[in-house]
Amino acid sequence: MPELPEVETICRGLEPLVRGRTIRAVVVREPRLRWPIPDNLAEFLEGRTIESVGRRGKYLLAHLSTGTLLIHLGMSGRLQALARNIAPSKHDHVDIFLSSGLLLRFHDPRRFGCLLPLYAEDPIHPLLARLGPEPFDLAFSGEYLYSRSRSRKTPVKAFLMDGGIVAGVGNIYASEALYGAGLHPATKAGRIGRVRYRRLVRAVQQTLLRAIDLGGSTLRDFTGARGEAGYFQQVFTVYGRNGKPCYRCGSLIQRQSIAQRSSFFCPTCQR
DNA sequence: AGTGCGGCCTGTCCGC
DNA sequence: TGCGGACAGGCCGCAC
Repeated sequence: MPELPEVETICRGLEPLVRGRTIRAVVVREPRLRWPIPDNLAEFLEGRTIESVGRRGKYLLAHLSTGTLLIHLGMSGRLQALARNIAPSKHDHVDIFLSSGLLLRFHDPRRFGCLLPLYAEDPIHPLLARLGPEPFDLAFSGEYLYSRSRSRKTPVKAFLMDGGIVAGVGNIYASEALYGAGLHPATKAGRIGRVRYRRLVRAVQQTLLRAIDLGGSTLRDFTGARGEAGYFQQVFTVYGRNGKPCYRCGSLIQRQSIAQRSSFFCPTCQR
């Protein structure tokens, strides 16, 4: 599933392809996404120029002069950049045709993704308004996590995955970062001190940065043969490694459901 | 206010 | 071989 590093990679790959291009036409074949695509999406986009592409958490943001197109890939969403208009296949829900001839195609079998118009004159969209700081923002600090977590009984993994605390840390990277910080995912957030939160912030940033670097090399050619972006294979240290030895100590990685999410951790290295 | 859980969706994998 | 069921996941919104 596209996690923050994938979205960042897509953002970087997309930017040079679409910056300064005008949207010529939009075709919506299936509006029933996580949030339905409003009827006026085409009207909102057509004739507008894409000024830049950004990211907020896992939200991809295409900035126009009159507003912003917000895209979330959910868990099965992909964006294709096609040089020519080939026949759409199953789950190809939206086509965006650019003045350059490029076609951006949104594909999402599970339809957990979304495409929403954000009008410049509207107040900040609720989906973005509630988001906490970016993982690479200075505001995301050990002190910040410490102060936000006081009296919180929720497991630190759920705390870390709360978009209102920090934006864009999903199930996979929460497991990975907690391993990096030597923190047991079930530890109550309110019982973790400043030192360990400082360590966690570093681990989150390190884990994400490494994945972004890796993604940059894996997906360097956004418009390659298949012109597809959305996933890249990433080597994980604990995620999905249930029953396999910890790379650090050899103990067997355990899988446990924490806050209704499968979590992977090393019982020896994480306390 | 904080916490837990249901709902949205389909592809894949498992056991029978 | 076919079929049902569990599972995966982000994120909202509801109920306690």
